[in-house]
Parts: sequence; structure tokens; C-alpha cells
Amino acid sequence: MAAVKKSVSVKDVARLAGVSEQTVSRTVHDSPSVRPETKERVRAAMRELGYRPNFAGRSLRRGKFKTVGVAMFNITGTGNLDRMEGFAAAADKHGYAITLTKVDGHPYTLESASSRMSALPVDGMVVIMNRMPADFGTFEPLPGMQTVLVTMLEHPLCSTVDSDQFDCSRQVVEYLLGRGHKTAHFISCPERSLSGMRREEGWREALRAHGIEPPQLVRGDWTAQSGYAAGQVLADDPTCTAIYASNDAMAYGCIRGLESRGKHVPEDVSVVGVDDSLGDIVPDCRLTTVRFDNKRVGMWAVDKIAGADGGASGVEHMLIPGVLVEGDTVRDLR
Amino acid sequence: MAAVKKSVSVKDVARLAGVSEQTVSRTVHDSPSVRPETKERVRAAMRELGYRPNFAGRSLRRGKFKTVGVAMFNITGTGNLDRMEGFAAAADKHGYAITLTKVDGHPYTLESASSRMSALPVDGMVVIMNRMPADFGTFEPLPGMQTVLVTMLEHPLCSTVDSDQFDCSRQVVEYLLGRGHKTAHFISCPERSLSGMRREEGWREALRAHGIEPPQLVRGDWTAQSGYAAGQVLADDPTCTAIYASNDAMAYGCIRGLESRGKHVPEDVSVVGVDDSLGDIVPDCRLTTVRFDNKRVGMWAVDKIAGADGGASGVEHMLIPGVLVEGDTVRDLR
DNA sequence: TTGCACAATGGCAACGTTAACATTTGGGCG
DNA sequence: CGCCCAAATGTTAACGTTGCCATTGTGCAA
Repeated sequence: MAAVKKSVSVKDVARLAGVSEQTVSRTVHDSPSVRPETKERVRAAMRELGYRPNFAGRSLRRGKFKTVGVAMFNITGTGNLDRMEGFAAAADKHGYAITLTKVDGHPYTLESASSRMSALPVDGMVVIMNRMPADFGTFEPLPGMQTVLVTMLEHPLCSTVDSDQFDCSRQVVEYLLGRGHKTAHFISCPERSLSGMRREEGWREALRAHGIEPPQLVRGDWTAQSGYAAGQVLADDPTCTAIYASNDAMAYGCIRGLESRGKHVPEDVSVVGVDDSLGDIVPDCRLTTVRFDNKRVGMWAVDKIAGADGGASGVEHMLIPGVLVEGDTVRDLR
Repeated sequence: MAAVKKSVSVKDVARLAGVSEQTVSRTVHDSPSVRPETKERVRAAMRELGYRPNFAGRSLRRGKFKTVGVAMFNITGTGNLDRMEGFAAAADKHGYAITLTKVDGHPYTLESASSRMSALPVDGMVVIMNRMPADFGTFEPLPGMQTVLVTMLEHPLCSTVDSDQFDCSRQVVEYLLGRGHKTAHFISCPERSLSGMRREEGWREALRAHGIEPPQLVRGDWTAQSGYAAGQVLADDPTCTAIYASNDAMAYGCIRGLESRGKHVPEDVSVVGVDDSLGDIVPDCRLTTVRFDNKRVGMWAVDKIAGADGGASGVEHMLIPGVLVEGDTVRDLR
């Protein structure tokens, strides 16, 4: 207690317990080839000295860090919290830790994320892509650093995983058409959003698959305000009986916009959103929406790296479908 | 290219550049005592071999990791994303990394967070407290591991930082009384929430400071639904001209609940929330609310650890005030 | 010319851990 | 009684980096 020891090493424990350093190491790893009473003596010494294995020594010896790096260009973003929950859960399962890094988005390249990570104690890395990196086509992951991208785009050298934005639109369109609507109007988002663009494509293709030419879309900007404006515009369109908004905020805004023009939801117009983010925030509106499992996306990414555990596993691409959650904002016309 | 080298070390670079390992090390650290042309030769060798300094070797030698651990009992939680943004920003500034860990909350103790972190490569740790840990009074941080708690409670051995929930209520009450309201009704939250309880205390004390006995509060559960119910209850209370809800979802729910009883906001009743979380989600309602700077909270925590950089700095307690943001939901009675 | 300061570089050891191999001990069996 | 095997423990070396000190080379004042 008097002098503050720099740090307690196996050597100190070994000396106190009267055994070799190796036996201490074996005890730490609970090797069966140490006599129970010896183990107990060593454990007692560890407790007395407050021994904690040194991560650096261990990693140096093993050549592994048991850590996955996560690179984000934007920390705040829809779904990031759920994804992190997934990262943490999967890491935990494998006995790994997560190292988080914010990467400056100027320029917005995978290379910058990769070089940022290269100096950190990680065995593999996950990059969350919100936009299209300038070097997406040419990027090569660092040798020995398994790299997983969170995006819907497939990469030839890196595994990828994301919620299926394309299928999400398909589900919504099928759902609406299945309830007798002749078409589905769409409120889009800014064009630089990768996931938003995929939702838009999915909407178009799903309609065309039914021989329906997609109507003019209304461009939004993710905010409820833009949804409100879109709702007012669409309220005057007599062909519009169902609206699919690319997120919940716009969907909710749209509902209020429709109401401001005397149109009721779902009696006059049906509305569907995406994200299931309104839940606790809006009281008197159970929005029909699509719920993504971003936690699972996060888990898949870390599983891919921690699960391989050195053995270089092949490149895989995973899309995790969302689930359409029925609320009270769609009318069945049949 | 043929054989995959395990990893490139200073030794390899030294050999190729025809210098000693030490000179390579000096070049990496840009020491002035290496001739520019030698440096260039070494750098060329590093490039050719793709040398990346090994974190484990370095940490082992230095005894520092340049990493701050963040322990969370719940990853998903209001403000966590902003806090993480702050962690990442501050870490970046100091050349540190962030290691994220989810701690199982059974039992909910600081000790469990601490022991979880002890095996990871971190120089200090931040714990985000949502509830009251069982061992808050007795907890001692690990020797040599600077520990910062994110909470409003002051701890004798650990620095603490949080948004000022107490002052937030004071601001709201002062604001309402200043606009001629005789009192402020309160919609609270579950009792296990530390921050919620501080908001409640703040509300009580602020009223008493003006000689006003706090009216009966209505207990909510953070959701808009509970706010809705509270609004319906309070709509029938003739003494109620102003309502302070402990988060925005309940405030918004409350507004809708009041409207469902024919009361208009702000004409009949004023409503104030906390968190500024409605922003993009609700279109036709600019709620008067309190905006916290959780990013700054996160930055402060990491600054405290990374800024000290080994030199054990003293225990400090920091409260970061929120800012009341005026919307359209408060009526001036004067 | 000698001596000396200083710049540039090299050699060695140590950080804490653990894999691989070596040694000791005790027991069973021919 | 000697041999061999297995269990338990010890010894050595190496992972990659860098602080410390030693060595070499160069220019300059005495």
C-alpha cells in the first residue's frame, strides 16, 4: 500500500506464489495441467497483488488484439445506435472489444478510414458508409486486416452487410397494391444518401414489376417539414390514394400536411413510412412502417471478423430484410 | 508479393534501408538527429515494405495505450449518440482512440464496469451511468486508471460530468413564471432514472424558491402515450396554465392530449419539454424545450483523461448547462 | 597536430506474456 | 528393481518497439 507499484506482472505473482511464471500464465488460462491446489495458491497471490494481465504483452506475444475497429464518417445517423448495440453484443460474444473512430470525411474515401485504423490495435475493421466513397471501386483492404463495409453496394474485396433498403420498398409497394391501391406515390430523400437512393430504386422497380409506371415523386430532405409540404402537394392529386415516404418523420409530416388540406389518413389517403422511429414520440398515430434490424447488421459485421479469428474467411455479402409493421395508416380498398 | 509476410517490423525496414533499427524508430518519430537523406531512404523502405508500427510493441514499451475506454450499461439511450460524438472528437484531438464496451447490468455496479475494462488496452475509462449503481458509495477506481463518471452525482474519487438536469428545470420554471404563470405543473418520469429525478427535484426547488408549493405531479414513463394521458388529466385542472414535461415525447403527447380535450396550446395551456429531440420529426409544432450539449459532456470526459496524459489530475465535477430554446408552445400572460 | 564538442548512428536491454521444449516427480507394470 | 509414461512444473526465447548509452565521424579552436 505504501509504494505505488508501477504494475504487477506475472513475475511478481510467480515470486509470491513460489511458482514459475509459466505456471501463473497457465493458471490465468485455466489450463488443466496445473494442480488445483497450485492454482488456488496462484490465484490467491494474484488477488493479493491485484494482478491484471497486460494487454500489450499478450497481444505482442499472440499477434492478435481481439479487437474490431469501427470507422464512422458520421457518428450521428439513423440506426447507428442500434448498429453499435450489435457491434458491442457480437464483440462481447467472441470476447472481443470495439474500437470506435470518427473519420474525417474530407475526402470521403475508404482509404482514409483504412489508414486511420492501421495504427490502432485492431484485427479487423468495419466501415459505416453513408455516402459513396470516391475510391469505392479501387479500394484494397490492408493485408491481414479483414474489412467489412456496412452498405448495400457489393464490393469485390470486402464483405458487405446492410439492411435491405431495396426489399423494404418492395414490401411496402406489394403491401399497398395488395390492399387495392392502383399505385403508390413516393416521397424521396436527398440524392446523396445511398440508402435513400436504394429505397427509391426499389419503389420504382416494384411498381414496374406490376406493370405500373411510377408516378412523379416528391423530393424531400428527411425532415417532417418536407413531408408536410409533400403532403400538401399530394393532397391535390386525385390519383394519389397511397403514399410511401422514405422515412417516418416525412411520413408523419405528410399525414399532417394532408390533414391541413382536409384529407384524412387512412380514410382518404394511406401513408407508409420507414424506420419505425416514431414509436415513443407521437402518441395518437400508429404509423404503418418498416422496422429494420440494424442491431443484427452490426452483429453480422463483427461476427464476420471475430468469428473468422485469423483464418481469412471469404468475401460475403449480406442483406438483412426489414419487417413491415402494420399500424393504422393504411386503408384496405378491397 | 509472392509470400505473405506475417508482418513488417522495424527490423525488416532497417535491413532494407541499410540502417539500424534504432534509426528506423527515430525516423518514425521524426527525430531531428537523423540526416534528411537517411530519413528519406528509411521512408522509402517503409513504403516499399508497407511498414506499419505495431501497436502492441509500442504500448508494451511505453506502458501507455493512448486509448480511453467507454463503458455503457445501455447503448441505446437518449443523448448517447451525441456523447459518443463528443468522445470521438476529443479522442481525435488528443490522438487517442475510443474503446467501447457494453457492460451487463446484472448487477448494476461500477465494479463490474471497472473489471470489464481492466483487461482492455485503455489508459482511463468513462462510465455512463443511467441508474444508481449499487456500489456508488464504496467504489474505488482501479489504481492507475483514471475514471470519469457521466452522472450528476458527485463522487469522492472519480471525476464526474453531465448535463445539468437540475438547472434545466430551474430555467424552465423561471421562464414560465417570468411569463406570468402562477405555477408550473410537471410530468415526471420513472423513478429509477437518475436524470429524471434531478429534473423533478429541480422543478420542486425552483418553485419553492418563489414561495410556490409544487402542485401534484403526473407520473409518466418517457413515452408520448403517457404524456397524452397526462395531458388529458391536466386538461381538467383549472389551475393548470403551464406544463413542464420531463422530455419532448411526453410534451408532445401532452399537447395532443390537451387538444383531445379541447384545450389549445399555447392559447389555453403552455407546454415546455426537454431534450430538443422533436426537431425533424414533428412538422407543425415548434416546441419550447431545453437543448443539452451532450457532445460537450462527452468531450469533457475524454479531455479529462487524455488531457492529463499520465499525470494524475485531481478529481473534478462538471455540470454543463442546457439552453432553453423558445418555440411556439408558451403563452406570455403578462 | 591534438583535443574536443557535436552530429549521426548503432548495440543492447527491457517492457509482459506465452509457445515450445525441458525437466522433475510419482506411479504402474513387466 | 528398473523402465517408461504421464502429470506437473520450470526454462528459454521471442513477439516489436524504444530508452539509454556507446561508438563513429566531422569540423573547429587551441
